[in-house]
Amino acid sequence: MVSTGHERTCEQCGLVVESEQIDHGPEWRSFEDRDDQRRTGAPLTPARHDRGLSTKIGTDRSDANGNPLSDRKRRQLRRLRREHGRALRSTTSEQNLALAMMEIRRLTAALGLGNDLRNQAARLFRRAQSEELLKGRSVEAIAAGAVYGACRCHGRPETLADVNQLTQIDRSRVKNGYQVLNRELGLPAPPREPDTFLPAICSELGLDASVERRARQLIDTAPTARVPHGANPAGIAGGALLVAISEMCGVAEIPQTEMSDVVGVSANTLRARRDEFRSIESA
DNA sequence: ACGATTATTGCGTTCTT
DNA sequence: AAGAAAACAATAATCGT
Repeated sequence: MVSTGHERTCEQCGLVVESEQIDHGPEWRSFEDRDDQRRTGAPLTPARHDRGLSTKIGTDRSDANGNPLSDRKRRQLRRLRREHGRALRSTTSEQNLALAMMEIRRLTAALGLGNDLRNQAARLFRRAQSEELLKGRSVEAIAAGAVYGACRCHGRPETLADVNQLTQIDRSRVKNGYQVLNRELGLPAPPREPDTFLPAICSELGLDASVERRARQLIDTAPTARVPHGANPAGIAGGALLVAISEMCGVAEIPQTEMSDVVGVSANTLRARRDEFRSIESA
């Protein structure tokens, strides 16, 4: 089951340790001012390089009491602002972190992922950085790998291609980014199950829900012995769909080439998987 | 579209150094 | 123990039907 947004995760590794719903919203507090019901300030977020806590020096021309500032004082504040900004991003690693957080926020937003996924991806990156996994690799690759890794840890359907499409870098870099995280950090990413690919494929091809249901049934009941060890789970889903389509009357056939495009495996592989399902059925 | 054959790729194992 | 290499399995490419 894909959980969407109420997990408690280990700050260090992003491992989901608990899945109960927690209200992070503000408590009721204010008696008179109905518009201000917060009990605290902005929440901490791992998805910004400064965790959302950085102090900003404002540009008002008056002090806290509304008295106008002298020229001398204003010049001093300008200097402070500049130095403060430099101090915040002074080191390379902090610059990298700021870059990565922007990238992670961009990617997760484009994928329509929630804050929990985004924050977990951010934590993964921070951990990668503290373990010096960035050496010799690009920030972009690790950031993308972290986003993909967060998806995988939650059993989400996003593919490597989905993430990669949003980046400028080579597919192999993104893949490597993910693999490094997975290997070095021991991500609790479960293997992909074939049926997790069904919804995306079916909606892309405009297939009826009944076809999807039948395909799921085929996958669930099929003894795994027949399918080769290590077979691409997406291909298994595609093969099951081909069988489901062919045996249901009134459903338009889908050309294998089209199915191949959508699933991301060759028509060859599709046929292999389909035939395995057929041989299981007739056995 | 299918089946068969060949090429490629990725990966865990085994052999070296 | 790190790295090279031979070996294997899945998939893609290609051809003929």
